[in-house]
Amino acid sequence: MLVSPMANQLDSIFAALSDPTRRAVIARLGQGEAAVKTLAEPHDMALPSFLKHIDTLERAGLVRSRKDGRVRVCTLHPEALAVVETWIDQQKRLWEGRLDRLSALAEQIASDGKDIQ
Amino acid sequence: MLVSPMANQLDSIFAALSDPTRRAVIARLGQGEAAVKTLAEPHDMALPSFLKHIDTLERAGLVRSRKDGRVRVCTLHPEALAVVETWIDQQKRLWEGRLDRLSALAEQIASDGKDIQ
DNA sequence: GCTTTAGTTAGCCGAACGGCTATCTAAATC
DNA sequence: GATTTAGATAGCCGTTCGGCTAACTAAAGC
Repeated sequence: MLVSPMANQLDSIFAALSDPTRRAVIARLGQGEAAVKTLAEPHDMALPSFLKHIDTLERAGLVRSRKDGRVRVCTLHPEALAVVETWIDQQKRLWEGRLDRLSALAEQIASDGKDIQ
Repeated sequence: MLVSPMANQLDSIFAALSDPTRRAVIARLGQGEAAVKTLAEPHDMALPSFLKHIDTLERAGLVRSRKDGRVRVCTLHPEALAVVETWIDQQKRLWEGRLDRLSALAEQIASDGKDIQ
């Protein structure tokens, strides 16, 4: 069976965002691009460990990077966050649509009640 | 070092949302509460496996449940999704604030250029 | 050109994840 | 009261995750 590519994208984006180190990187990149070394400094962690986080963010499409000499410069790719927003908005529409139908039902019951009384 | 409780909440919420089965449960619960058995049916999976997903959703605060006889009825707790929205909004503010400062800088450079020429 | 620096690659380790079966409890039903 | 049903609990298993060290490459800097 084929899995929708959207599902995989949401999987990897949500998984990437579930780690505080990676969310901190995103917050930092929101203020402008930065080298891997610079990004790594606040995090008490060996560089190879930190690189795995950067790779996870890139694979999820949240971050992109280019090579500038021996320096890898990372930039935020905010469109990936928009994918999450879209999913949440869809859920809210489901939830709110349900509430609308519930209140319509309540009104109908109320007016039925009037008819009966 | 103490970790902010907020970070842990975001950790578990994002982790819970990174699985397609669990996102499907959330979408289903958006249309109204349901028993575990009902929720499990569309997912080709043994019940104990499915129960772990429900537990993950509950621990993240996305779902709540009550016991009705031998039936466990689950409801969506959408406030937890709002926590995610808030985080994304904060990131957007960072990103957009940066863009504002960039364009202000660009304007300043442009007018400096005029003065020089 | 030697040294430092930034990053990469490989591989190890323990914990957590996501599935399973087997078994048990307790409510509902006949 | 015997049987079915909904869920809970325990424990197994392979994979992924998040950390590490060691060793390598290649660009910069002196």
